[in-house]
Amino acid sequence: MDRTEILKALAHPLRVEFLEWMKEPERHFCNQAHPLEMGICANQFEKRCGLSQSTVSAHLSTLEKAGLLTTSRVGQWAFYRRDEENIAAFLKELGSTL
Amino acid sequence: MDRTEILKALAHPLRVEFLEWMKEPERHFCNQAHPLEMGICANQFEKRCGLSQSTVSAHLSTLEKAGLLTTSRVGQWAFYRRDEENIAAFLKELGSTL
DNA sequence: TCTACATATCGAATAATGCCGATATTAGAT
DNA sequence: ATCTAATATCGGCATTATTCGATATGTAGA
Repeated sequence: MDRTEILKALAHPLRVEFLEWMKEPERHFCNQAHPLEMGICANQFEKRCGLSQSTVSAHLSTLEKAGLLTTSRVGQWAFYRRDEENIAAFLKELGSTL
Repeated sequence: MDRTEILKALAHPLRVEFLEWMKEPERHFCNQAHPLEMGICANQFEKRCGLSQSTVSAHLSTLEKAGLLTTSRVGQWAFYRRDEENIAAFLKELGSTL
């Protein structure tokens, strides 16, 4: 929604990677215990990037607050999905204003 | 050239504004002493945003290092231009990877 | 050459980010 | 109720970003 907040969220390469990984879940998260249709489980990002749990949680939170991801809690897990609508809207807006 | 560097450059709202202003020079820099075809003189940004000369110079430098602007010095002045090729290439790449 | 002007760079202060380990929160299982 | 597991939040520290004034550099004109 807020262009500046989105651009700040994208200013960290790891967060951009998260979004890229999520474009091809079957490729990058094939070892997930839960079905990929539920979204990507937070712990998957930890395993994949090697940073601490709290750091990864903060990055995911940044992406969510920017509107690029949505969260849904199922049991003790947090599943994240790309918000394709907002992503597309942002790209469109950036393309026209930049 | 480097996507991360460009995204970092765009993470500051003022720098995005600089790029936007430069899309319509006749609208935002109509009081420039030099012809707009030469580019936008560095001091124009100062006047328009109210920040100090050194700060504005640093912002312009950031945009230039990221490849979003080009500089040309004419006499004692520095003229900046949008690098439309790089901007378009970045937008295209971002659209396909994001 | 000396002076004035435009811009870049330096040094320092403050704010914001990124990272971690530790703790809190919440859910599921025993 | 207790224990375990997953995630979020907190406190602290290191790094980076932002801003300024002061200084350096480089150009133009008297």
